[in-house]
Amino acid sequence: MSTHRASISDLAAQLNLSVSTISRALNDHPSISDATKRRVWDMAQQLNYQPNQLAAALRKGRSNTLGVIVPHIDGHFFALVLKGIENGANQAGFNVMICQSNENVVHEKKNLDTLLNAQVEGILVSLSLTTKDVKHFEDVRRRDLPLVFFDRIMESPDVSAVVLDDYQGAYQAMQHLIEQGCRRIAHIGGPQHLNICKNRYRAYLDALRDHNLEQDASMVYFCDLTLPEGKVAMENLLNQHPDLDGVFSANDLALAGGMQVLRARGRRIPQDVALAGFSNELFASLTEPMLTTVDQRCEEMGRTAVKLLLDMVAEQPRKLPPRQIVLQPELLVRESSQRHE
Amino acid sequence: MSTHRASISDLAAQLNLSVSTISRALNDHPSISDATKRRVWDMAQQLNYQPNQLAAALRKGRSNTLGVIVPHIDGHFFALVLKGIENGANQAGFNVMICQSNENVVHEKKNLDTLLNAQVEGILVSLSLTTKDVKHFEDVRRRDLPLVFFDRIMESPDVSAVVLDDYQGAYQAMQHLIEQGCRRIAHIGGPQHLNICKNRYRAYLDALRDHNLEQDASMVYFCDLTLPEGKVAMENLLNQHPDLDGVFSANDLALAGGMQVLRARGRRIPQDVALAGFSNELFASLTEPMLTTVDQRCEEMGRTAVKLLLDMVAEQPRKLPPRQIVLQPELLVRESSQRHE
DNA sequence: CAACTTTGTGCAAACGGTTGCATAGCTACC
DNA sequence: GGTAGCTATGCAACCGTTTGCACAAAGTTG
Repeated sequence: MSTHRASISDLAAQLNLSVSTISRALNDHPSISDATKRRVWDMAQQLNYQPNQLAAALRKGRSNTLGVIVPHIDGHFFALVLKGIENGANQAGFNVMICQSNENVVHEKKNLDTLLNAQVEGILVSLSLTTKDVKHFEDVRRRDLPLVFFDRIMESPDVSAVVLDDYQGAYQAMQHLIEQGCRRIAHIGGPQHLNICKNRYRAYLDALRDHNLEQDASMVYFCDLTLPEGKVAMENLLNQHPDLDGVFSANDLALAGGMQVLRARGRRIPQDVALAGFSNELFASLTEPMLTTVDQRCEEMGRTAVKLLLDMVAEQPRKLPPRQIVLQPELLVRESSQRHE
Repeated sequence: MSTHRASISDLAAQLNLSVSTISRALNDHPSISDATKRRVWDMAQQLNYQPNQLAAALRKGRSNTLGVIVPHIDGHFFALVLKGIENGANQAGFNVMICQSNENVVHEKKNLDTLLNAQVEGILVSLSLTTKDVKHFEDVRRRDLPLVFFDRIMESPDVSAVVLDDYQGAYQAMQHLIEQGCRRIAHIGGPQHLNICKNRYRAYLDALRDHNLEQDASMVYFCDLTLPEGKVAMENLLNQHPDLDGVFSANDLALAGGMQVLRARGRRIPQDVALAGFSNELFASLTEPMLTTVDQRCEEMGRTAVKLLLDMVAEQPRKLPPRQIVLQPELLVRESSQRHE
């Protein structure tokens, strides 16, 4: 039969029915008789009919597709969130288009255009590192298109978002370090225009203050939280404060770098220096010692974000007020910080 | 102004031109005068016109979308391949729809239907663990739709595919272990119906034979290559062969599990037992000691696969013969196997 | 200046479905 | 037996673009 795909009108021709009847039969419309429906379904099977979603989407003005923009697709965190998003969307019968901004605002704008042209019904976004203003998202709101931010968000009360309670997680990690006896705790922090990094830093400061420990700006090193930058951070911190006895890092990767430096300098972990990270990367339980870290509920974040978005998509007169959902993190205590039973 | 998106006919009305002229002007068709084009472009700008890709796709029979089916989206390997795919596709002006089979054939079939309904112009697939027969892909070929397998493929000369030379990589790893003085090398293997695992096992056997080392079935343990299964594997191997002095694992994760067992039993790595894995997972350079492993050229695999697919999409009378592309892996020697300078 | 070409534009039919409205054939009721 | 109501189906417009063809106006040629 070559390459031609059976269409609704092929079915109509075969059965001597009109296309509208076929369409209704396929959609199980109540005003079509059971007998006819059966005939149509059988013929559909026989001709291996597959509906053309594009045509339906065009007519209905509903593409059944959601768009996602993430900074990058590799890396444990986003991969897991995407898994949650994809599963959630599929269950609701939606397809997902995924774009990477590569941590680049220009890309992010382009991605946005792409998704808008593809007529997606809603968009999920986690901002790139270099996104400082968010004018490009105005377009989306003008179109009245549902939009949900997750993890890296623009802080504003009139957008919907799903985030982790980074402050809470960081505070717990700090409290734990202090309970383990740490008194001179350093912090490896990330870019402060990102809500997540800012909140982790804020919790670090607050925990120190609440426990009457000194806050010292030179005990904090800000960087982009890569592995090599973690090394540099630790070198710097150790040089200025040879006597530090604990480190709280805004992510696991930088901490892994820092740990290599500590080991090279002969510090015992956790006896001399106790460590806590953030993210619960896969490798955090494979290092020696295993890293204490904060789990970010990645898949749950994805599922929650997509659920929120789908609620907004379904709500026809778009009157739903923006919602912010905050997920609670979980502190995972492992060898890198546990000093006594 | 509300929610209405400007369409081509809005432009036509504004400018007192026909929709066909607008369409041609927007597409820079040669038979439209420059003056008219400029007027149209200006008006498009002014009304913030964005083309409806769905309508164009329907009319042209070209959706500008590619489909990808992967076993899962988390995990370093697939994430990186996807990055390569997404970047390559975007550069060529294509969108990408990503589906996860969750290592489940039934899901895989459903994904396939989804992508076909969405009218993708080509499909990239890496098979799920539970896919043993591939009849469901017949449909794709009947439709004459470009199809490229990558990494986990169906072995058949008449499909296009991009794979790593797993045999070569595994053989190099084995040769390296042997050069380091290992004589009793065990193997942790994966499901043998997967081409990749089969080839790694074959290389293990061949390397032993080529170096006149004994092949012993009890030195091989097959499992699904997860972390806990790696532990079980190593327990078993050690119990039967307390004197083994090397391990080659079909992936890094199982090896990481195995390494924990070895350490618990007091074996020194690499002095007592030298280790080599496969995949170059992120964590492989974060463990203590760092793991020797084989890099899979993930991003390159993605870029290559999508390039091949796009070539097939472009080739109009679909006469391109199926092509198999084999990428060369790279052995990364690290602490877990390096016994002397 | 007739005939022919070129240039720029419009008409209308696709693409493959969905859907409001009309209608034909029955049944049922008073 | 006339009217109302219900059931099952068809007609035709529509979604937003693309594109083959027709055609008017202007330019070119002999």
